[in-house]
Amino acid sequence: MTSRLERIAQQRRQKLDRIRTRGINPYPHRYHRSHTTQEAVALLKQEEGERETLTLRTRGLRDSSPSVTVAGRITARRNMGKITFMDLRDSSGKIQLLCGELLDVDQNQILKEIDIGDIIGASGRLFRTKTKEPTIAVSDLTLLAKSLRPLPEKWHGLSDVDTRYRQRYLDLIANTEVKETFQVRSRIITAIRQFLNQRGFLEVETPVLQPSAGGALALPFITHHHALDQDFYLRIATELHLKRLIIGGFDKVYELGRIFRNEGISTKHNPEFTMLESYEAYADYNDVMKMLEEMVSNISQQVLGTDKIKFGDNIIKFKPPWQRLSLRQAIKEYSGIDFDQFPDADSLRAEMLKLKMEVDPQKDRGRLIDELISTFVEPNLMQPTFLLDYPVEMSPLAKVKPDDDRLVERFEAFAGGMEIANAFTELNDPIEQRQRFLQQQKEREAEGEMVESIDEDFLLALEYGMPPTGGLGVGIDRLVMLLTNQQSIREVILFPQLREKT
RNA sequence: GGGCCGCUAGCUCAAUUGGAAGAGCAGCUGACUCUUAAUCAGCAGGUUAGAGGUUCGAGUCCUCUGCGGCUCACCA
Repeated sequence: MTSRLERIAQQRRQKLDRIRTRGINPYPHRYHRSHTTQEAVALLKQEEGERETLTLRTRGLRDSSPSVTVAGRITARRNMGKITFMDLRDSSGKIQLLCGELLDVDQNQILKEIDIGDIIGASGRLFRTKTKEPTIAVSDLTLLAKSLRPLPEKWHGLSDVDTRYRQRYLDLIANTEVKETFQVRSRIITAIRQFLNQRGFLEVETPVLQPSAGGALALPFITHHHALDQDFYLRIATELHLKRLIIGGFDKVYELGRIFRNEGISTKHNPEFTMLESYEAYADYNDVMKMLEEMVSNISQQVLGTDKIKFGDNIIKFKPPWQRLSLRQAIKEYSGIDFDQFPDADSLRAEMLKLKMEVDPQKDRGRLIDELISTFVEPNLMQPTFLLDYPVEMSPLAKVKPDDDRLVERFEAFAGGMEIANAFTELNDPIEQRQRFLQQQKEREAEGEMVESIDEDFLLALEYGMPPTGGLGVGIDRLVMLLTNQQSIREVILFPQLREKT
């Protein structure tokens, strides 16, 4: 495109040609390294420790210094006349290379053609320079892959968010803290698996392509299967299939998987995101609460070494027990509205209008209450908090409370001002479940929204009998945001959704 | 989808009221045997996101388009 970039690419292609002319393959098939850079530095320290006990402290290269072979990307180069220092980085860390008199004529020629960004392999003895930098005195140098494009700036890194997300590999090369975030993400997911496996949960995989998108109320993505000539939805939840497995006799199951919702994109929403759902037979939402607070606290402890974490300007303490607050109390406390006194949508809406809220007249009572939560309550829930006992009309898959059929046994967990989990004592009465689905359909029809067909296959399964069950859904991306102190979901998803650049 | 803000060299950023588009890094040439944001000397590098308009003159003002960020709406 622009001549500057073209010129650099052209210069590097010329270097490629010169390398090939000398009969050297700039993209060889394999290279065997003996150590990662981290292991090499550790080896040097170990060897120095032993040496110190034998003799007086000596530095610099000696015949007894251990030899290593490492490989990685060159991230810096400093020419000093007859010697050249380079920084070589691999996924474990970095080490300095010293190239000088130990290289033969051919390898000195290769050294001249090496740019920042190239992938190389290097062997030699470990030593420390007089500034004590762990260094390999390179005796053998191999080009493993020539880079044809310049890397982002070494000091400021890459900061343009558009480029960071579209070319995440550059972000990972230039910004080490980004790499760390995704390493922590991986450790969190491993820790979740360990926690659940230890408790006897079975990890399962259920379909992403579904004939009807159930288990949540969200706009699905639609795709088409050609051989079957049938439309399918990408799942918006794993709930209904996991319950089928509870019916099938797996008493504890979970799935960690990608969920797709065709809705707005924001700092807290990506169209595809990762959700943990778990179901435990013979448990209720109280058992699930205990498990969740323990799980998050354990994970934080295991991954970060503490259950007190910094999130923005706040310190969040995950140590159980978390605050438990009834939804009614919470809304009353933060907005002043007691929704029990407004049993229908109209009266509640009128009350909300008094608070100068802009209220959509289409919304039913459940959605109005939801709006009260997100406007007044959610932003205030910095410390981990369970909101308990939601109105039945906003929870068609949850079982009503034994003493109050207007409420269900459901909780949502909040931390850092975000919803991170949703759980309930699962409704297992097939007849009531059918009525709830029908009721929901009626309401959606009245609101003029798209009405999904009822998942008859799920109702059929329920009719065979599902044990009383506690179910849980956790937004993994938001949990990772909390534990990595990130304010945008795009910082914890490697390739967040962006509009295609034309 | 609405509102606000942004887009200048490969990267990070300047450019006074509308008055000659600049620096650092990266690159190229040269010097240098312990540097590490190496240093020193020199060179080169631009469709100012795109299109149109106002003006003697536009990176700067106006309109439209594209992409991004924040935010609102949407969101069990």
